[in-house]
Amino acid sequence: MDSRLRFLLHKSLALQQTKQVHAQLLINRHNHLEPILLHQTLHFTKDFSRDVVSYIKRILKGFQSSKVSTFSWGCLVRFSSQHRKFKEALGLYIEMNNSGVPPSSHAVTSALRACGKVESLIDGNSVHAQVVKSGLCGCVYVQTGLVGLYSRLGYIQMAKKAFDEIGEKKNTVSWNSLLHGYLESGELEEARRVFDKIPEKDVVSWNLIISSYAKRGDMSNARALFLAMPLKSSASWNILIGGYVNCDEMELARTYFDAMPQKNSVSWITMISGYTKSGDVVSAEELFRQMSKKDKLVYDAMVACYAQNGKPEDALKLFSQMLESNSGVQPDEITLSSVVSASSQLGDTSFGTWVESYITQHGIQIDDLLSTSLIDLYMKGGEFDKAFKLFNDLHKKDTVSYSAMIMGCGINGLATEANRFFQEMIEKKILPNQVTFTGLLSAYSHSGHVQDGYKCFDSMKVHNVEPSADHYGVMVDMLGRAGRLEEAYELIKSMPMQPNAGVWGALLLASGLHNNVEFGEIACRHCVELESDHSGYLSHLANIYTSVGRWDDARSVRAKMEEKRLRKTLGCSWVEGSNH
DNA sequence: GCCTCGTTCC
Repeated sequence: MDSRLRFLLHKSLALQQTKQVHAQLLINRHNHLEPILLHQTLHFTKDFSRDVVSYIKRILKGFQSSKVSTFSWGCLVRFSSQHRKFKEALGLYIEMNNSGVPPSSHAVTSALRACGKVESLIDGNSVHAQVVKSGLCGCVYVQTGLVGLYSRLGYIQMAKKAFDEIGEKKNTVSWNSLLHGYLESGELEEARRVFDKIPEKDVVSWNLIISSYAKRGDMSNARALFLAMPLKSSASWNILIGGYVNCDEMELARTYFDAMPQKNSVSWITMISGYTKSGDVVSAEELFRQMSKKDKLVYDAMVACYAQNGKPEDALKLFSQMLESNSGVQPDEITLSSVVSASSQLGDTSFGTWVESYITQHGIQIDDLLSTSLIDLYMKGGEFDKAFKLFNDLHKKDTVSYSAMIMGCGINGLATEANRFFQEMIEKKILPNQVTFTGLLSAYSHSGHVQDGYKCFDSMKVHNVEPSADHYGVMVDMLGRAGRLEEAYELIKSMPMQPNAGVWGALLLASGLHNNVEFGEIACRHCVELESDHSGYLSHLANIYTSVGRWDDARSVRAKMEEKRLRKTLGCSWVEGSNH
């Protein structure tokens, strides 16, 4: 093998290049990739793609020697695991077993890590059993992997047992895995004792304990340890920043982010997703623009930011940029779930069909999260058959997927079906949340079942869900549609929190429906106080005046609208003018 | 071995 080829292999970062190099190898009458080069190729392949995996698998099929197969399958499983594709890694491990290839230590440790990450004790136990059978349990890495598995799953006694079995060979990674176990099971004092006993604490030992405090929201302890640690890695900074993000302390998060010497992609994503949760799209955008080398996850974070903050057009725009940029970023089920959510907000069902064909064309695995967003899309668009099929095929139905079904029924006025899903989730002990009740209430509202609506509203406390202003809004909408405006107004006055524009808007809408000037005026006054854009509300009020023949009042409201519109336009042009 | 991304509502 000449040195230039070797160099190319080392540098091959994408599948296309891998294929080209492989083609050259074939020309040079190497009929397969040498396993060691396969290992190196995968090591340098930055992006995980199912294309690479299926390509490598094809090569593997050609291997005859069992030693070579064991080694190469190990590389592949590890490749998947290292790219955080844990389900795929497990799938590959099982496939490897089914082909009769004995596992290597690489394959086993990666599989154990994957089991821990997807929190599957069943798979973990069978890998453990295999470890014992194949005689790999003398290997420190494998034993440490077992400690890590049981630690992550919260079986601290099992973890301790596996740890003790390592004996003298234990290293810092083994200690850290045990520390992780005590932290994960909440035994902080024991964790502290383990931490103090670690003979050579490394940066991960510190990071684990800091991360534990940060997850609990104990930022003063997290920060104290962060400042005390001798050497900080990027992960240390990211943990601290992430901790502040979780506590909604975006200013503090930003302070440490700005102070961080070498920000990596994780740092940027942590900040962007923090701004996403706090609804600060402008700051998220600003960071996104500043990033020089954007990877797929950063795009994902920004698309999600738009989708979650009511900017579906921007989400789709960025998604198409992502496709066009030719930077090798391939959207996957994570990207698509945000994209589907965005199209659902736009009410564009046709997009679902596009996504489904994209999924089949690119061999993307449709997981429960992507299914859930498709369910939401199809339910809203009235394509119940498709939604039901996806819902039935879910691996695990949860609060979110049930809520998507109930909400879809609600929007389409299918009160009976909404209630059926609700009863079903209660039977399965899946806890309803605020969204579930919004869906249920709107089902009763749209179908005019006032009595059931009241019952449902009252039952929220039983299910430990505090009614929000939005729930009151749906109730007002329901009573208003039924013509019970007085009752709706009384409900608003009884609200424990400040009524928002949605609540008053519902009353205004109902007043319009029943040509009621009295409540229309009250509702409109509050809406105007709460929202900056008045034109919609005022025009509603004007229509109410018109419908009862109060032309003069209608005219004066319209005049007020016109005046505001003009003042706004003039204001804007003056501001713009001052920029020049 | 530690840190980052996604689904339901407005």
